[in-house]
Amino acid sequence: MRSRFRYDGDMPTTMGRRERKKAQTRRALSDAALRLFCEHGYDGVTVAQIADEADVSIATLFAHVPDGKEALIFDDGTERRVWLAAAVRDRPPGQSVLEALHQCMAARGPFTNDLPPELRRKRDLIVSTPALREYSRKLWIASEGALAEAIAAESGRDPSDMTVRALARYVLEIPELAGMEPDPLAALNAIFDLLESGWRESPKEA
Amino acid sequence: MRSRFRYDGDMPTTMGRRERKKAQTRRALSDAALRLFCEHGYDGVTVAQIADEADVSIATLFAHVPDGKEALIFDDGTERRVWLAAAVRDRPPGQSVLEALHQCMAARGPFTNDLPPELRRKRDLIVSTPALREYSRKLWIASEGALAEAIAAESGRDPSDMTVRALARYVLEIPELAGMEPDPLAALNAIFDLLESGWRESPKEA
DNA sequence: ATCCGAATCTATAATGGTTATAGTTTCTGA
DNA sequence: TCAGAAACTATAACCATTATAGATTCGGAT
Repeated sequence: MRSRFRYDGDMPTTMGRRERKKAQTRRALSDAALRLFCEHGYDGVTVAQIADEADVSIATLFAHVPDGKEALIFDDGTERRVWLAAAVRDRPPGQSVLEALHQCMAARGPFTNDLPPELRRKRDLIVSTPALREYSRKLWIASEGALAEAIAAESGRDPSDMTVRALARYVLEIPELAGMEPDPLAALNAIFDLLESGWRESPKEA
Repeated sequence: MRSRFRYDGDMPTTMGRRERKKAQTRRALSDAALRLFCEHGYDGVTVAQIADEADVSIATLFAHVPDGKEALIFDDGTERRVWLAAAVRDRPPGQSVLEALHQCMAARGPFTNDLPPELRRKRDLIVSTPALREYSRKLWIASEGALAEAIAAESGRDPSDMTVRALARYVLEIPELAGMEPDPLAALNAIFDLLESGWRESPKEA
Protein backbone atom coordinates (compact mmCIF):
# COMPACT_ATOMS: atom_id res chain seq x y z
CA MET A 1 0.00 0.00 0.00
CA ARG A 2 1.42 3.34 -1.03
CA SER A 3 1.55 5.86 1.77
CA ARG A 4 0.39 9.33 0.91
CA PHE A 5 3.37 10.62 2.82
CA ARG A 6 6.18 8.77 1.06
CA TYR A 7 8.44 10.86 -1.08
CA ASP A 8 8.15 9.75 -4.65
CA GLY A 9 10.69 11.98 -6.27
CA ASP A 10 9.58 13.93 -9.27
CA MET A 11 7.26 11.25 -10.54
CA PRO A 12 3.91 12.64 -11.67
CA THR A 13 1.23 11.04 -9.59
CA THR A 14 -0.60 10.22 -12.80
CA MET A 15 1.63 7.14 -13.10
CA GLY A 16 0.61 3.91 -11.48
CA ARG A 17 2.92 2.09 -9.17
CA ARG A 18 4.15 -0.06 -12.03
CA GLU A 19 5.26 2.83 -14.17
CA ARG A 20 6.74 4.52 -11.16
CA LYS A 21 8.85 1.51 -10.30
CA LYS A 22 9.92 1.16 -13.89
CA ALA A 23 11.05 4.76 -13.96
CA GLN A 24 12.86 4.25 -10.69
CA THR A 25 14.72 1.29 -12.08
CA ARG A 26 15.66 3.23 -15.18
CA ARG A 27 16.88 6.07 -13.04
CA ALA A 28 18.85 3.72 -10.85
CA LEU A 29 20.54 2.35 -13.95
CA SER A 30 21.38 5.80 -15.31
CA ASP A 31 22.73 6.93 -11.98
CA ALA A 32 24.79 3.82 -11.46
CA ALA A 33 26.18 3.98 -14.99
CA LEU A 34 27.08 7.66 -14.77
CA ARG A 35 28.71 7.25 -11.39
CA LEU A 36 30.75 4.22 -12.44
CA PHE A 37 31.69 5.69 -15.83
CA CYS A 38 32.95 8.85 -14.19
CA GLU A 39 34.93 6.89 -11.68
CA HIS A 40 36.50 4.16 -13.82
CA GLY A 41 35.99 5.36 -17.39
CA TYR A 42 33.52 3.98 -19.89
CA ASP A 43 35.63 1.00 -20.86
CA GLY A 44 36.55 0.32 -17.27
CA VAL A 45 33.01 -0.61 -16.35
CA THR A 46 31.06 -3.70 -17.39
CA VAL A 47 27.32 -3.86 -17.76
CA ALA A 48 27.37 -6.52 -15.07
CA GLN A 49 28.84 -4.03 -12.61
CA ILE A 50 26.24 -1.46 -13.54
CA ALA A 51 23.43 -3.97 -13.12
CA ASP A 52 24.84 -4.97 -9.75
CA GLU A 53 25.16 -1.38 -8.61
CA ALA A 54 21.56 -0.73 -9.62
CA ASP A 55 20.56 -4.03 -8.05
CA VAL A 56 18.91 -5.51 -11.12
CA SER A 57 19.72 -8.42 -13.36
CA ILE A 58 21.60 -7.98 -16.62
CA ALA A 59 18.51 -9.03 -18.53
CA THR A 60 16.56 -6.23 -16.87
CA LEU A 61 19.26 -3.75 -17.75
CA PHE A 62 18.93 -4.60 -21.42
CA ALA A 63 15.16 -4.55 -21.20
CA HIS A 64 15.44 -0.91 -20.16
CA VAL A 65 18.17 0.05 -22.58
CA PRO A 66 17.60 -1.75 -25.89
CA ASP A 67 20.35 0.23 -27.62
CA GLY A 68 22.98 -1.13 -25.31
CA LYS A 69 25.60 0.09 -22.92
CA GLU A 70 26.14 3.51 -24.48
CA ALA A 71 22.47 4.41 -24.15
CA LEU A 72 22.48 3.98 -20.38
CA ILE A 73 23.19 7.60 -19.54
CA PHE A 74 20.95 9.09 -22.25
CA ASP A 75 17.24 9.52 -22.57
CA ASP A 76 15.46 8.22 -25.63
CA GLY A 77 15.85 11.40 -27.63
CA THR A 78 12.26 12.54 -27.43
CA GLU A 79 13.31 15.61 -25.48
CA ARG A 80 15.62 16.86 -28.17
CA ARG A 81 13.03 16.28 -30.83
CA VAL A 82 10.28 18.33 -29.25
CA TRP A 83 12.74 20.94 -28.09
CA LEU A 84 14.11 21.48 -31.58
CA ALA A 85 10.70 21.60 -33.20
CA ALA A 86 9.50 24.08 -30.59
CA ALA A 87 12.58 26.27 -31.02
CA VAL A 88 11.84 26.58 -34.71
CA ARG A 89 8.09 26.90 -34.46
CA ASP A 90 7.90 29.29 -31.53
CA ARG A 91 10.79 31.56 -32.44
CA PRO A 92 10.34 35.31 -31.95
CA PRO A 93 8.73 37.05 -34.90
CA GLY A 94 11.19 38.32 -37.44
CA GLN A 95 13.80 35.74 -36.48
CA SER A 96 14.91 33.38 -39.22
CA VAL A 97 14.79 29.64 -38.80
CA LEU A 98 18.56 29.44 -38.79
CA GLU A 99 18.86 32.20 -36.22
CA ALA A 100 16.47 30.32 -33.98
CA LEU A 101 18.46 27.12 -34.32
CA HIS A 102 21.69 29.02 -33.81
CA GLN A 103 20.39 30.48 -30.61
CA CYS A 104 19.03 27.31 -29.10
CA MET A 105 22.09 25.25 -30.04
CA ALA A 106 24.28 27.81 -28.31
CA ALA A 107 22.46 27.10 -25.07
CA ARG A 108 23.05 23.40 -25.38
CA GLY A 109 25.55 20.96 -23.93
CA PRO A 110 28.97 21.59 -25.38
CA PHE A 111 28.51 25.29 -26.01
CA THR A 112 27.82 26.68 -22.58
CA ASN A 113 29.26 26.23 -19.13
CA ASP A 114 26.10 27.49 -17.54
CA LEU A 115 25.24 24.03 -16.23
CA PRO A 116 24.95 22.41 -12.83
CA PRO A 117 28.21 20.60 -12.00
CA GLU A 118 26.48 17.25 -12.28
CA LEU A 119 25.52 17.90 -15.89
CA ARG A 120 28.92 19.32 -16.61
CA ARG A 121 30.62 16.16 -15.47
CA LYS A 122 28.27 14.18 -17.64
CA ARG A 123 29.00 16.36 -20.64
CA ASP A 124 32.73 16.06 -20.13
CA LEU A 125 32.41 12.31 -19.89
CA ILE A 126 30.50 12.18 -23.16
CA VAL A 127 32.83 14.52 -25.00
CA SER A 128 35.87 12.57 -23.90
CA THR A 129 34.50 9.11 -24.69
CA PRO A 130 34.30 8.20 -28.38
CA ALA A 131 31.56 5.60 -27.95
CA LEU A 132 29.39 8.09 -26.07
CA ARG A 133 30.09 10.91 -28.51
CA GLU A 134 29.02 8.65 -31.32
CA TYR A 135 25.83 7.64 -29.58
CA SER A 136 25.07 11.25 -28.77
CA ARG A 137 25.37 12.04 -32.46
CA LYS A 138 23.00 9.18 -33.23
CA LEU A 139 20.43 10.71 -30.93
CA TRP A 140 20.77 14.08 -32.63
CA ILE A 141 20.47 12.56 -36.08
CA ALA A 142 17.40 10.66 -34.96
CA SER A 143 15.54 13.93 -34.83
CA GLU A 144 16.48 14.86 -38.37
CA GLY A 145 13.01 14.02 -39.61
CA ALA A 146 11.27 16.09 -36.95
CA LEU A 147 13.55 19.04 -37.54
CA ALA A 148 13.11 18.78 -41.29
CA GLU A 149 9.36 18.88 -40.83
CA ALA A 150 9.59 21.94 -38.63
CA ILE A 151 11.87 23.72 -41.09
CA ALA A 152 9.68 22.76 -44.01
CA ALA A 153 6.57 24.05 -42.25
CA GLU A 154 8.22 27.40 -41.58
CA SER A 155 9.83 27.86 -44.95
CA GLY A 156 7.05 26.72 -47.22
CA ARG A 157 9.01 23.84 -48.66
CA ASP A 158 8.41 20.15 -48.70
CA PRO A 159 9.74 18.07 -45.78
CA SER A 160 11.20 15.60 -48.24
CA ASP A 161 13.07 18.37 -50.08
CA MET A 162 16.70 17.30 -50.01
CA THR A 163 17.79 20.83 -49.22
CA VAL A 164 15.64 20.84 -46.11
CA ARG A 165 16.84 17.43 -44.99
CA ALA A 166 20.45 18.39 -45.60
CA LEU A 167 20.09 21.58 -43.62
CA ALA A 168 18.53 19.66 -40.74
CA ARG A 169 21.28 17.07 -40.84
CA TYR A 170 24.03 19.66 -40.99
CA VAL A 171 22.63 21.56 -38.04
CA LEU A 172 22.38 18.36 -36.03
CA GLU A 173 25.97 17.46 -36.83
CA ILE A 174 27.21 20.65 -35.26
CA PRO A 175 27.64 19.35 -31.71
CA GLU A 176 29.97 16.60 -32.85
CA LEU A 177 31.76 18.87 -35.26
CA ALA A 178 32.30 21.84 -32.97
CA GLY A 179 32.07 20.20 -29.56
CA MET A 180 35.75 19.56 -29.17
CA GLU A 181 37.09 22.81 -30.57
CA PRO A 182 39.12 25.03 -28.23
CA ASP A 183 36.35 27.63 -28.53
CA PRO A 184 33.16 25.71 -29.23
CA LEU A 185 30.96 28.76 -29.35
CA ALA A 186 33.12 30.49 -31.96
CA ALA A 187 33.07 27.28 -33.97
CA LEU A 188 29.32 27.15 -33.71
CA ASN A 189 29.05 30.69 -35.01
CA ALA A 190 31.37 29.98 -37.92
CA ILE A 191 29.34 26.96 -38.96
CA PHE A 192 26.04 28.78 -38.86
CA ASP A 193 27.61 31.49 -40.94
CA LEU A 194 28.62 28.87 -43.48
CA LEU A 195 25.12 27.44 -43.56
CA GLU A 196 23.53 30.86 -43.96
CA SER A 197 25.81 32.25 -46.61
CA GLY A 198 27.39 29.27 -48.28
CA TRP A 199 31.01 28.68 -49.11
CA ARG A 200 32.76 31.82 -50.27
CA GLU A 201 35.77 31.04 -52.33
CA SER A 202 38.74 33.30 -52.03
CA PRO A 203 40.32 33.22 -55.48
CA LYS A 204 43.73 31.61 -55.52
CA GLU A 205 46.50 34.16 -55.75
CA ALA A 206 48.69 33.83 -58.82
CA MET B 1 61.08 -21.32 -54.56
CA ARG B 2 59.03 -18.92 -56.63
CA SER B 3 58.76 -19.93 -60.24
CA ARG B 4 59.20 -17.18 -62.77
CA PHE B 5 56.26 -18.61 -64.61
CA ARG B 6 53.70 -18.70 -61.86
CA TYR B 7 50.85 -16.21 -62.12
CA ASP B 8 50.94 -13.88 -59.18
CA GLY B 9 47.84 -11.87 -59.83
CA ASP B 10 48.19 -8.14 -59.90
CA MET B 11 50.81 -8.04 -57.21
CA PRO B 12 53.65 -5.70 -58.09
CA THR B 13 56.82 -7.73 -58.26
CA THR B 14 58.41 -5.19 -55.97
CA MET B 15 56.81 -7.02 -53.05
CA GLY B 16 58.58 -9.84 -51.41
CA ARG B 17 56.90 -13.17 -50.93
CA ARG B 18 55.84 -12.17 -47.42
CA GLU B 19 53.95 -9.08 -48.48
CA ARG B 20 52.45 -10.97 -51.38
CA LYS B 21 51.10 -13.67 -49.12
CA LYS B 22 49.76 -11.10 -46.73
CA ALA B 23 47.92 -9.34 -49.53
CA GLN B 24 46.60 -12.68 -50.73
CA THR B 25 45.23 -13.47 -47.30
CA ARG B 26 43.61 -10.05 -47.06
CA ARG B 27 42.06 -10.52 -50.46
CA ALA B 28 40.81 -13.98 -49.55
CA LEU B 29 39.15 -12.49 -46.48
CA SER B 30 37.50 -9.68 -48.44
CA ASP B 31 36.27 -12.06 -51.09
CA ALA B 32 34.94 -14.57 -48.61
CA ALA B 33 33.22 -11.86 -46.59
CA LEU B 34 31.60 -10.23 -49.59
CA ARG B 35 30.42 -13.54 -50.98
CA LEU B 36 28.94 -14.70 -47.70
CA PHE B 37 27.42 -11.32 -46.87
CA CYS B 38 25.70 -11.21 -50.24
CA GLU B 39 24.41 -14.71 -49.81
CA HIS B 40 23.23 -14.72 -46.20
CA GLY B 41 23.14 -11.06 -45.23
CA TYR B 42 25.57 -9.27 -42.97
CA ASP B 43 24.03 -10.50 -39.74
CA GLY B 44 23.64 -14.00 -41.09
CA VAL B 45 27.37 -14.54 -41.25
CA THR B 46 29.80 -15.00 -38.37
CA VAL B 47 33.44 -14.03 -38.48
CA ALA B 48 34.18 -17.70 -37.81
CA GLN B 49 32.48 -18.64 -41.07
CA ILE B 50 34.41 -15.98 -42.93
CA ALA B 51 37.70 -17.13 -41.45
CA ASP B 52 36.84 -20.70 -42.38
CA GLU B 53 35.92 -19.76 -45.91
CA ALA B 54 39.20 -17.88 -46.29
CA ASP B 55 41.00 -20.77 -44.59
CA VAL B 56 42.63 -18.73 -41.85
CA SER B 57 42.18 -18.62 -38.09
CA ILE B 58 39.95 -16.10 -36.41
CA ALA B 59 42.97 -14.48 -34.82
CA THR B 60 44.46 -13.97 -38.27
CA LEU B 61 41.26 -12.41 -39.50
CA PHE B 62 41.40 -9.81 -36.76
CA ALA B 63 45.08 -9.24 -37.37
CA HIS B 64 44.18 -8.17 -40.90
CA VAL B 65 41.08 -6.20 -39.99
CA PRO B 66 41.66 -4.37 -36.73
CA ASP B 67 38.44 -2.41 -37.07
CA GLY B 68 36.35 -5.56 -36.96
CA LYS B 69 33.79 -7.37 -39.01
CA GLU B 70 32.42 -4.35 -40.86
CA ALA B 71 35.85 -3.40 -42.19
CA LEU B 72 36.30 -6.73 -43.96
CA ILE B 73 34.97 -5.59 -47.32
CA PHE B 74 36.57 -2.14 -47.26
CA ASP B 75 40.07 -0.89 -47.83
CA ASP B 76 41.78 1.23 -45.22
CA GLY B 77 40.55 4.53 -46.62
CA THR B 78 43.87 5.69 -48.02
CA GLU B 79 42.42 5.58 -51.53
CA ARG B 80 39.67 8.01 -50.76
CA ARG B 81 42.05 10.35 -49.04
CA VAL B 82 44.49 10.71 -51.89
CA TRP B 83 41.69 10.72 -54.44
CA LEU B 84 39.90 13.60 -52.73
CA ALA B 85 43.04 15.64 -52.27
CA ALA B 86 43.98 15.10 -55.90
CA ALA B 87 40.52 16.04 -57.12
CA VAL B 88 40.80 19.36 -55.34
CA ARG B 89 44.42 20.07 -56.13
CA ASP B 90 44.44 19.02 -59.78
CA ARG B 91 41.08 20.43 -60.81
CA PRO B 92 40.84 22.16 -64.21
CA PRO B 93 41.77 25.84 -64.11
CA GLY B 94 38.84 28.10 -63.45
CA GLN B 95 36.92 25.40 -61.62
CA SER B 96 36.02 26.11 -58.03
CA VAL B 97 36.91 23.77 -55.20
CA LEU B 98 33.27 22.91 -54.66
CA GLU B 99 32.70 22.26 -58.34
CA ALA B 100 35.62 19.87 -58.35
CA LEU B 101 34.27 18.02 -55.33
CA HIS B 102 30.81 17.99 -56.83
CA GLN B 103 32.11 16.43 -59.98
CA CYS B 104 34.22 13.76 -58.39
CA MET B 105 31.57 12.80 -55.86
CA ALA B 106 29.10 12.34 -58.69
CA ALA B 107 31.34 9.66 -60.15
CA ARG B 108 31.44 7.81 -56.88
CA GLY B 109 29.64 4.82 -55.45
CA PRO B 110 26.01 5.65 -54.79
CA PHE B 111 25.71 8.28 -57.51
CA THR B 112 26.43 6.35 -60.65
CA ASN B 113 25.44 3.00 -62.07
CA ASP B 114 28.43 2.97 -64.33
CA LEU B 115 30.03 0.18 -62.35
CA PRO B 116 30.94 -3.44 -62.99
CA PRO B 117 28.18 -5.70 -61.63
CA GLU B 118 30.48 -6.98 -58.90
CA LEU B 119 30.97 -3.48 -57.51
CA ARG B 120 27.31 -2.75 -57.88
CA ARG B 121 26.37 -5.74 -55.76
CA LYS B 122 28.85 -4.58 -53.18
CA ARG B 123 27.42 -1.08 -53.19
CA ASP B 124 23.89 -2.38 -52.81
CA LEU B 125 24.97 -4.54 -49.92
CA ILE B 126 26.56 -1.58 -48.18
CA VAL B 127 23.63 0.74 -48.78
CA SER B 128 21.15 -1.80 -47.48
CA THR B 129 23.12 -2.75 -44.36
CA PRO B 130 23.14 -0.20 -41.53
CA ALA B 131 26.37 -1.42 -39.98
CA LEU B 132 28.16 -1.19 -43.31
CA ARG B 133 26.68 2.20 -44.15
CA GLU B 134 27.90 3.48 -40.84
CA TYR B 135 31.38 2.13 -41.36
CA SER B 136 31.48 3.58 -44.84
CA ARG B 137 30.66 6.95 -43.36
CA LYS B 138 33.47 6.50 -40.85
CA LEU B 139 35.89 5.95 -43.68
CA TRP B 140 34.74 9.11 -45.42
CA ILE B 141 34.97 11.14 -42.24
CA ALA B 142 38.45 9.80 -41.65
CA SER B 143 39.64 11.85 -44.60
CA GLU B 144 38.19 15.06 -43.23
CA GLY B 145 41.61 16.28 -42.20
CA ALA B 146 43.17 15.57 -45.58
CA LEU B 147 40.32 17.23 -47.43
CA ALA B 148 40.41 20.22 -45.11
CA GLU B 149 44.09 20.64 -45.86
CA ALA B 150 43.49 20.47 -49.57
CA ILE B 151 40.66 22.99 -49.39
CA ALA B 152 42.70 25.28 -47.17
CA ALA B 153 45.63 25.16 -49.55
CA GLU B 154 43.46 26.12 -52.49
CA SER B 155 41.44 28.81 -50.78
CA GLY B 156 44.16 30.58 -48.85
CA ARG B 157 42.66 29.78 -45.48
CA ASP B 158 43.97 27.93 -42.49
CA PRO B 159 43.36 24.15 -42.34
CA SER B 160 42.17 24.54 -38.76
CA ASP B 161 39.62 27.19 -39.78
CA MET B 162 36.30 25.84 -38.56
CA THR B 163 34.63 26.91 -41.79
CA VAL B 164 37.04 24.79 -43.79
CA ARG B 165 36.65 21.80 -41.51
CA ALA B 166 32.88 22.09 -41.57
CA LEU B 167 32.81 22.29 -45.35
CA ALA B 168 35.00 19.21 -45.59
CA ARG B 169 32.83 17.34 -43.13
CA TYR B 170 29.63 18.34 -44.87
CA VAL B 171 30.91 17.23 -48.24
CA LEU B 172 31.99 13.90 -46.81
CA GLU B 173 28.58 13.36 -45.24
CA ILE B 174 26.91 13.56 -48.61
CA PRO B 175 27.10 9.88 -49.50
CA GLU B 176 25.26 8.85 -46.37
CA LEU B 177 22.83 11.71 -46.68
CA ALA B 178 21.96 11.34 -50.34
CA GLY B 179 22.86 7.74 -50.97
CA MET B 180 19.41 6.34 -50.26
CA GLU B 181 17.33 8.97 -52.00
CA PRO B 182 15.18 7.89 -54.91
CA ASP B 183 17.32 10.07 -57.18
CA PRO B 184 20.74 10.22 -55.53
CA LEU B 185 22.28 12.41 -58.19
CA ALA B 186 19.57 15.06 -57.90
CA ALA B 187 20.03 14.96 -54.14
CA LEU B 188 23.76 15.42 -54.57
CA ASN B 189 23.18 18.45 -56.76
CA ALA B 190 20.76 19.98 -54.28
CA ILE B 191 23.22 19.58 -51.44
CA PHE B 192 26.10 21.15 -53.32
CA ASP B 193 23.82 24.02 -54.19
CA LEU B 194 23.08 24.46 -50.49
CA LEU B 195 26.77 24.42 -49.66
CA GLU B 196 27.60 26.93 -52.38
CA SER B 197 24.82 29.40 -51.79
CA GLY B 198 23.71 28.84 -48.23
CA TRP B 199 20.20 28.48 -46.91
CA ARG B 200 17.78 30.79 -48.65
CA GLU B 201 14.81 31.48 -46.50
CA SER B 202 11.49 31.94 -48.20
CA PRO B 203 9.68 34.40 -45.94
CA LYS B 204 6.70 32.87 -44.23
CA GLU B 205 3.47 33.98 -45.81
CA ALA B 206 1.12 35.89 -43.52
C1' DA C 1 74.41 -20.89 -47.51
C1' DT C 2 73.24 -19.82 -42.88
C1' DC C 3 71.44 -17.75 -39.02
C1' DC C 4 68.79 -14.31 -36.32
C1' DG C 5 64.94 -11.57 -35.66
C1' DA C 6 60.63 -10.15 -37.15
C1' DA C 7 56.29 -10.96 -39.22
C1' DT C 8 52.67 -14.05 -39.82
C1' DC C 9 49.86 -17.50 -38.55
C1' DT C 10 47.77 -20.99 -35.29
C1' DA C 11 45.05 -22.98 -31.46
C1' DT C 12 43.05 -21.93 -27.34
C1' DA C 13 40.91 -19.58 -23.81
C1' DA C 14 39.06 -15.59 -21.72
C1' DT C 15 36.32 -11.30 -21.70
C1' DG C 16 32.30 -8.75 -22.35
C1' DG C 17 28.09 -7.25 -24.73
C1' DT C 18 23.78 -8.99 -26.13
C1' DT C 19 19.86 -12.12 -26.77
C1' DA C 20 16.88 -16.13 -25.84
C1' DT C 21 14.33 -19.05 -22.66
C1' DA C 22 11.50 -20.20 -19.17
C1' DG C 23 9.76 -19.33 -14.95
C1' DT C 24 8.46 -15.99 -10.85
C1' DT C 25 6.65 -11.99 -8.84
C1' DT C 26 3.95 -7.77 -9.00
C1' DC C 27 0.74 -4.80 -10.71
C1' DT C 28 -3.59 -3.36 -13.24
C1' DG C 29 -8.21 -3.43 -14.63
C1' DA C 30 -12.35 -5.90 -14.90
C1' DT D 1 -10.92 -11.40 -6.38
C1' DC D 2 -9.08 -13.05 -10.50
C1' DA D 3 -6.85 -13.17 -15.14
C1' DG D 4 -3.59 -11.39 -17.84
C1' DA D 5 0.05 -8.22 -18.74
C1' DA D 6 4.34 -6.32 -17.41
C1' DA D 7 8.52 -6.39 -15.10
C1' DC D 8 11.88 -9.02 -13.20
C1' DT D 9 15.19 -13.12 -12.42
C1' DA D 10 18.50 -16.82 -13.22
C1' DT D 11 20.63 -19.23 -16.59
C1' DA D 12 22.62 -20.37 -20.71
C1' DA D 13 23.74 -19.41 -25.07
C1' DC D 14 25.94 -16.66 -29.07
C1' DC D 15 29.12 -13.82 -31.06
C1' DA D 16 32.75 -10.35 -31.68
C1' DT D 17 36.99 -9.24 -29.94
C1' DT D 18 41.39 -9.60 -27.38
C1' DA D 19 45.06 -11.99 -24.98
C1' DT D 20 48.49 -15.58 -24.76
C1' DA D 21 51.89 -18.55 -26.05
C1' DG D 22 53.90 -21.13 -29.40
C1' DA D 23 54.92 -22.66 -34.35
C1' DT D 24 56.20 -21.38 -38.97
C1' DT D 25 57.97 -18.62 -42.62
C1' DC D 26 60.43 -15.05 -44.52
C1' DG D 27 64.05 -11.22 -45.18
C1' DG D 28 68.32 -9.39 -44.64
C1' DA D 29 72.89 -9.51 -42.97
C1' DT D 30 76.94 -11.94 -42.36
